[in-house]
Amino acid sequence: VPSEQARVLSTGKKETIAFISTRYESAFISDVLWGIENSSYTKGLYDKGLSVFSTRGLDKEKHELFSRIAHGKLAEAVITLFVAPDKREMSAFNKAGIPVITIEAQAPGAFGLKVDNKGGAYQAVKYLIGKGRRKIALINGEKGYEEVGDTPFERKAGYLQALREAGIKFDPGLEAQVRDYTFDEGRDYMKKLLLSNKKIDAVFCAAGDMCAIGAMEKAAAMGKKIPDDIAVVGFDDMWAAQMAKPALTTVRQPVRYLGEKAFEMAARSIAGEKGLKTQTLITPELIIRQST
Amino acid sequence: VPSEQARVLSTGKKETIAFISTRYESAFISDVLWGIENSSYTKGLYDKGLSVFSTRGLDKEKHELFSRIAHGKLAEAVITLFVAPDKREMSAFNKAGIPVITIEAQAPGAFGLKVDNKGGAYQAVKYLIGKGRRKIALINGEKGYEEVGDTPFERKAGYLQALREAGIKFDPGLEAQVRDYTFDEGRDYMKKLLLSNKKIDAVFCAAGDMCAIGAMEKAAAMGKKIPDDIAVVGFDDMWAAQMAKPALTTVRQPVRYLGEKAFEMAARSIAGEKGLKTQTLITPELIIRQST
DNA sequence: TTGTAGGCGTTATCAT
DNA sequence: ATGATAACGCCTACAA
Repeated sequence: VPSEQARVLSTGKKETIAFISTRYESAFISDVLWGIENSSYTKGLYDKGLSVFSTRGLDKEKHELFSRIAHGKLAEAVITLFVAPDKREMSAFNKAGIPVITIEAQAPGAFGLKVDNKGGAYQAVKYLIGKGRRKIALINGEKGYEEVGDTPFERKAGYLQALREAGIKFDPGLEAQVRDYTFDEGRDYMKKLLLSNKKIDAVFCAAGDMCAIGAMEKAAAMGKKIPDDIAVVGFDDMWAAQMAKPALTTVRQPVRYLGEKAFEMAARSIAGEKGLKTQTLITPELIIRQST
Repeated sequence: VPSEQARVLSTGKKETIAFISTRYESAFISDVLWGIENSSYTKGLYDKGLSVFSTRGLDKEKHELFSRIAHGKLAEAVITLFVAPDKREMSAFNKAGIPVITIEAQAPGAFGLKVDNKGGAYQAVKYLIGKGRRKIALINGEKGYEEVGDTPFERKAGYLQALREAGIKFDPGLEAQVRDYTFDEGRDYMKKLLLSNKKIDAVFCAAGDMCAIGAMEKAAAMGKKIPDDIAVVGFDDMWAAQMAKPALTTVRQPVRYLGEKAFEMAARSIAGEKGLKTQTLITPELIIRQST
């Protein structure tokens, strides 16, 4: 049984791709890992190893991990999710010749990979407008979490752009902030909305499918027909979206694809390929179902 | 930036708990990891490190990984999911003084942790019988996959025991085998069942909630009232179970709890605690909703 | 070809 | 105390 440690110490190189996230578990993380494992990893591109790390959301752990990897050449490439090396860390990676691919995070000098939230939201709202909807409520996430980043801001920008292009004035009274992206928050907000005087004919729930389904259920419970009275669009395309009654129209996040793509870029970069796109924006697809 | 590798080489010890599974991603694996991270890990018990490995389902990788860890003392404890050390590997761990906790897998000499599938199925079927159901179909998984193990067998045993205790004769014609645990397989089987002459009044879908929901939808589409004509019980308690219409009664798998418990045992064992239970069977809970 | 010394970064041991 | 040195296991380079 040869010792990995000794070999690494001796050669100064570890043949593996490191995947670093804020934790080991979450729906998003799982799907990214699925993409990594199931496509390139299992198949040809690169078959040396994959090491999975978590920073536990701690900046200190993040820094130590990055430093150890860069300094000790403990990976041939690094894929990060929700975290990105800062300037100093990035320059350490550069010095070590380790390419970095950041998913849903940015770092100058790293290959960036993210979902086009603005484009996705724009598609959704434009579609609603095309269906004749005019009073479109927006349920959005709060900013603040590291994992969330600018996502809510970007989605709102897409919403606003679609309204603007259609000449619809934005009504701030139709916007809600949601903290935990839960079913219950969706219910609560829909109730509030229906009890107010606002006459809405659609809801774009940028805060995800769970929220959207909660909103849908409450609307139905309060006598509204979906989609006739109120059309609802979600975001994510989780399993629950197709299970819902009516099945939920939603913006599908290509999460697994992010994983595949990141792994592919890592592999190509390791193989010495040059001229890889530094910023890749992946456009989500609008999945049209019965709720619109 | 001190070198982990060099320290390990020098001291011959690595302060971490190793988690080893057949892959990095799957709903089950994610939840076990959630349990590990979110309970003991984040809190007090043990806070040195967690290393996550995948065998990629390959026996060779499994063996190499186990050997490397045991030989190089690359962990203070090992938690495995769906895989277990064989006799030689186990004795290597013993020799190295590394405790092993296996989840949903067995190894003599290791601490075993698993869901009481038989008990869960028994509860479900007994409940159906208590509700006056007599012709209870069973949709079960196929044996064969490593990750599945004896699960289908155990669940069927619970089903049979409940029938036996109630004096109901087992009708092999009411049993179906399902391969991929999908929604569609559930639909298909329900259709077949309803088109046959079998007059069933309940279905216990030991093959999971997705299947159960598929079966439910098809039954409804073919004019059956749920739960009046046919009661349906699933297994797992995924998110979809409470979203379904009607909400699905199901046997909740305490998956996250498995992770917590395994981590706790690892930590205790590292701390030198003796007399830990070698076999722990965790009884799942029957969650009663509208489908029964 | 086969064999052997030196070095990788850290800890531990043994002198000073 | 403080500082030099062997040893950890493997790889590489150079010598036989």
